[in-house]
Amino acid sequence: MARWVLHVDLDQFIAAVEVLRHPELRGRPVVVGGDGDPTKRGVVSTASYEARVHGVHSGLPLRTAARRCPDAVFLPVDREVYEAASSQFMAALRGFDAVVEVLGWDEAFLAVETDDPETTADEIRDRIRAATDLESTVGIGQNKLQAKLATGFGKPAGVFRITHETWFEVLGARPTDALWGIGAKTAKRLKALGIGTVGELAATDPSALAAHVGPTTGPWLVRLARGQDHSPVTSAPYVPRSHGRETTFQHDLDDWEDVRREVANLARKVAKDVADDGRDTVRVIVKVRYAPFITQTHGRTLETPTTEASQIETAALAALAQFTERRPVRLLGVRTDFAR
DNA sequence: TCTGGGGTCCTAGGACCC
DNA sequence: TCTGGGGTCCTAGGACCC
Repeated sequence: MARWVLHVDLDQFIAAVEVLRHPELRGRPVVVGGDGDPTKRGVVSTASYEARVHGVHSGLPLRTAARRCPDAVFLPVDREVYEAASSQFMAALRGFDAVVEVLGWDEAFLAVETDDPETTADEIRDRIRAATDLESTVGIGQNKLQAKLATGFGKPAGVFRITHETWFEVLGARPTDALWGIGAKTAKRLKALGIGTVGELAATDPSALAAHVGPTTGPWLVRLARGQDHSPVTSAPYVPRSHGRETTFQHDLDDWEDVRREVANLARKVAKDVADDGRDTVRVIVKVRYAPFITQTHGRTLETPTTEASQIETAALAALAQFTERRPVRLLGVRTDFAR
């Protein structure tokens, strides 16, 4: 029997969960994001397919979404409900004889031994539907990269397979940002080097590219473009490297006293997350986003690692003291790193 | 298009040491 | 005196993903 990697992804997850709680919304454009008020600062978490037709997608500012699709129903993000749905989904996946690697609320990899992965994929989709009432798509590959990209071609509610054999036929002519890990910035950089497609990137000399984008990134990009990925599917429990909290204010903060107070608030919230985690933090980093959208960070390494809220708060305020600009503040964040 | 919040990983540059 | 070269650690910033 052959080894296959299956990537399972719930279709329009957050919007679909909202439709389950509000059946009257089925078939309508639904947009979930922020606190549900499209006149406020915030972005779209997930849009239903009916809203996507109007150009509404994840990451789009809510105000823009409202302009593009005035008839859409706007709903606030409700983490707890999505987490509950996600747990049901993962439980259904763990019912299979496979290693399951969780990738997010609505995604997972499964490593399976079979000569008929499409049949396994259909069984997975059936069991997810039975357990959650949600539709899903399954990508099949010989590694995680192939499986992950295959999902995009199977959506919605389908199954698609990509192998070493078919990799270039499916992806060779696509722009480089079709790959998992290449975004708009890297695609533009590559374009400036005369590399526009996955096929062209695959034919590039890794060490030549390293000279432009760094010793690790260069060869990695070429491996991506060739559909190569040796990373294992692992069920090892997720161990966070950091915890953080950040807030974008509805109205920019002008008074630095308010800034100090908000940073202290965020630090106490993060400290609670650290205490719940039970591992010592070694460094506290403060992020300030000034209007219009200029972001800076400064950190403070702790003399002794701690889970103590008062020490984390003191370190956050010390990090904040390193900021000298006094322009209006749009966002504040506090993050703590664990020892590596 | 006035651009969230939770993360991860990589790179560049400076400090410091031998 | 006006200046090497290699290695490592730390910090800030950037890119990406869900």
